Amino acid sequence: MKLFSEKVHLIVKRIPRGRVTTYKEVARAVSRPRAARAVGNALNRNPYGSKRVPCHRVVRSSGLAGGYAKGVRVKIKMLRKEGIDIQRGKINLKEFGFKF
DNA sequence: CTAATGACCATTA
DNA sequence: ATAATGGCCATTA
Repeated sequence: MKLFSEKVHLIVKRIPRGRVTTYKEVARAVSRPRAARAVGNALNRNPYGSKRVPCHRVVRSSGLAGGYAKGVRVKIKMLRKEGIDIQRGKINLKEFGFKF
């Protein structure tokens, strides 16, 4: 575990099904509390694929879905399939948010 | 080395 | 409520 991106991938693997966390929370978890933007970058070019690193479970602090390499539509669809409720494009972090 | 690039964030208008 | 703004930071060209 050396590179920033590697740490990010390992951390994101811990997010359980049916829960989400934020880019900011991930940044905190890897001891780079102000690197939320860099977290997004790391996930964008993740070499593993959505199967092994569930990057669709990482959303914005505002509750908006945020981006996804394969398109936000797909991301939202996957989250809904896990039982996460999304109204007007927003997720209730109080209800579905996961803290490390 | 510098400059540009984003799956971001918080504040301000 | 939306839009612009300045800040942030790992990675890449």
